[in-house]
Amino acid sequence: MQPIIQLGISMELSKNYIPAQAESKWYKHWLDKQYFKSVPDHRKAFTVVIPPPNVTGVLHMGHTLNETVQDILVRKARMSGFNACWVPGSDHASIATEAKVVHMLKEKGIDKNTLSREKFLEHAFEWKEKYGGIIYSQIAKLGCSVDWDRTNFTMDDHYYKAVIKVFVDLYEKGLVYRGARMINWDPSAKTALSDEEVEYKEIQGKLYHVKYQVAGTGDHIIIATQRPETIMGDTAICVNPTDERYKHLKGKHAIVPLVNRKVPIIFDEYVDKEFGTGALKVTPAHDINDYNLGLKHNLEIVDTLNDDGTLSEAAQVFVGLDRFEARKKAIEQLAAEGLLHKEEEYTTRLGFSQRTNAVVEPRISTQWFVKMKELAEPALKEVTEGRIKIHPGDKFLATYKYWLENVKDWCISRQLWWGQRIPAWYDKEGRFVVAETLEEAKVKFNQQYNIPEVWLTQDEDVLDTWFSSWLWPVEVFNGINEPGNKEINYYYPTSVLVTGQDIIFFWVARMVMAGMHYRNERPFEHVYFTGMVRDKQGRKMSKQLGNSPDLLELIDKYGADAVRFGIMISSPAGNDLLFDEASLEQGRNFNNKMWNALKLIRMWENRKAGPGQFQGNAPFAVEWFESRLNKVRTDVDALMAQFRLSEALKTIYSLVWDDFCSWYLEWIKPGFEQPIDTVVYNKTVYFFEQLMQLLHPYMPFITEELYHLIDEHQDDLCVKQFEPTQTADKKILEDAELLKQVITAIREARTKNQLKPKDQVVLHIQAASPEKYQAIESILAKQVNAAIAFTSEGIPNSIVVAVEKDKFFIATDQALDTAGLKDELLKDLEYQRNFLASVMKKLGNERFVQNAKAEVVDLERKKQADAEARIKTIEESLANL
RNA sequence: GGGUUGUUAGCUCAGUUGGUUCAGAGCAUUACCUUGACAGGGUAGGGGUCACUGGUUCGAGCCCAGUACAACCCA
Repeated sequence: MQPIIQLGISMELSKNYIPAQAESKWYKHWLDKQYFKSVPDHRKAFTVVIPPPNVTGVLHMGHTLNETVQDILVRKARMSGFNACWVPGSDHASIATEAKVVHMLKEKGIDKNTLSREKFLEHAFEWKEKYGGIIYSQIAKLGCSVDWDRTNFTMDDHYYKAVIKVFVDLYEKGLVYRGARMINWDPSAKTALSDEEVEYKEIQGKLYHVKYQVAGTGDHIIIATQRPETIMGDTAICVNPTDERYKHLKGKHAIVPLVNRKVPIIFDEYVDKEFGTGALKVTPAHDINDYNLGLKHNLEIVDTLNDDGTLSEAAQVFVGLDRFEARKKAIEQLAAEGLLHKEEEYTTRLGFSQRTNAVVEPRISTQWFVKMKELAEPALKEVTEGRIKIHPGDKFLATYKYWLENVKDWCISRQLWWGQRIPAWYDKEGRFVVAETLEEAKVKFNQQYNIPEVWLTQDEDVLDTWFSSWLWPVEVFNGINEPGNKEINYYYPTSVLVTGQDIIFFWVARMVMAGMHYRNERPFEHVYFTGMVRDKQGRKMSKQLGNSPDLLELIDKYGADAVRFGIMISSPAGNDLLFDEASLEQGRNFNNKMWNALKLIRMWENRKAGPGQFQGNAPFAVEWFESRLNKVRTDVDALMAQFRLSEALKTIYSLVWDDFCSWYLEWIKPGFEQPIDTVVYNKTVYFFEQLMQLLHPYMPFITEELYHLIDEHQDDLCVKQFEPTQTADKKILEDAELLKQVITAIREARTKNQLKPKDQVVLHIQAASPEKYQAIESILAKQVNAAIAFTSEGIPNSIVVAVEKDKFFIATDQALDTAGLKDELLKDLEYQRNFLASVMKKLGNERFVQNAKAEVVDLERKKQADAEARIKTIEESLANL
């Protein structure tokens, strides 16, 4: 049976803190009170836009870290006089979502190709409702103080309109263009990808050496290739003009195997003589470098692949086979014809689609692009000139700079349905105009081509998701559609963006571009990059590995506060963190510690007496803790201002557990069934409330719960404003440190001499200024279970403890291990002498005394004095034994 | 190949302009404690040549150079 502590009239407090009930209760209360709702007012805005999780799944630990960091910053700002506004939302994740929806339909026996675009989009929106809902409920469970009325989705009507507007605008400015380029093709999703959506992995492949006949001779030339299935697309052979081996082939032609195409042998510096055989087959349709060679030498382009990665009619052979199947067949046939000279192992890097993991195919295709150079310049300046500050430090500055300085045009069209449909309108001859609506398109077409009545069809493709999310900080406040509106003017630029370092190019850099272009102002003042969350083995958490724990299960098991605590305590700014449930356990234990402190304090409620009924040295304890609290509050403010959230949390944790629970509460704790002074009680309640407030941004639920349990409150911690910090009294902080030191030293001596905690002893204090100890006499007596006496000379046959210049004699009836005590003292003596020697060496060094700062030298002098005094004390103690 | 960042206790990590007895925290571990808030706890311990080699300095975990190993980003 769990012991239940009875309090007051009707309150019972369970043995341990139970998070679930408190969490749902308080989140609902905060919502009912509309604490998270923000409307522009006279206060300064603190704005944060959530990095929209995409609607394909659920929150993983990376999101959890991210959302927690944002909530901490937002709550802290809300409690510090700011009008805090945190905008939630999600993005439509074009490729990933479409793939999921297609898959889902397939399972229902529906083929996407049999559906109309409209019908498919209905299914996609259904999907969005379901999964978007899951994500939002997780954000709520975590306690995030987002303004739900501001929830945005990148496919919302206003957002859709804004994206289209921007596309048209950039087209008219010449910053968006359409053209045939070599792009990255995802044969699984059957769409183009941007460069950033391709992930390169090193894999073990093979290099095939293939013989090509030289036309009109019995000679042949050997070409090394990784991709024999592209041979049918070869339109030239290329060698280096300085390569002696091939000089004689000038003006000759080669015969492409399998298809017997006659192609020229060309000469270009591009070819690396050392690689393979020094001869290169040129396949302009399927390799970016070959493509460039093709342009230069005016080569024919033979595209031998279909959009799904199978071989096309143009390949002549293996038509309809998948590219990897075709590779096998090609090798077999080349071998059969005696054209396969040899195979060798070869390590190469292959591009994979970030979304479907399919091997990406370089392909020439007509797509839409954004010209990046012009947009990149202001985005770069904003960061290099320090208007946007990146945290932590400059760790990611170099990465950001490099990308922007070497930026390439951005392929934004995707051959999908789920997304904003490109507002380009074509006539039957392929002529087109770009306009927001069909009506406008018709007008434009007439103006441009002088054709009054024309049948126009809209581009089939949609835009890259990032082409919508780069507008996020602007359009969540309707800043594209209504550039001068009150909200955008009030909330923009946002205060801080918190995101993962992995989307620095995809998103962060592009948001700066869009922000600069459309608002002529940075989209955020600070960017805080969190690290990646990895599992215990250091692997990145991913759906594929299945190594990301389920957030809701974790919250069920430990409580949301503990999850927040656990992920923050192990999360130094910007560094990766290895996720381990042990840190959540630490968070849960912390909850419990605070819960029990509450129980203790509440137990005293009915024992109040006074004022003036002090138990011993309670005033000292109260004064000390007041100073300690102020000191930590100052430190925490400084740490948080530097985004050192993990350290700030550690500082608060230690304040609560060590200073408040382990020291302060013990110091003021009245004896068994003794009263507590009203003033001390009230102060203690006040301290507890202050601690809860300080911790609230990190652990909102338990702090709110305890704030209301410690005392009756009409207000809520969630919106309670921080009081200004007072300066701490240094003197009392030092005195308390000395007291702690003395207590620990005496306890240590007790343990070493096997004195049981229950055995009371007499402690004789021999101090230079005894009044210092008189002020804390009862605390000391209680903490080391001793009766205190003051003495001016040594007490024989006692255990001697020396702290700084003071000596403490523990008198007891127990037999003492004098030999052991002597050993200890001798050891200490030796250490002190060595220490003194090193200090003296420093002070004896003229250059030190001259060059070092005066404070540092003074400090060394103090060390010398302390060490000398201590040596003297130890020597006296030894003599006393 | 180019770039960035790491290497500190058994494990995961702090260590803020180089200067206290500075070598720290959590977890793990050892001994003792069935003390009236808390065993998810208390008290007291043990545990590290701060990767290696040089350099700068009166003084280096911290600054510089090189080496080894690891991770990430870009080609």
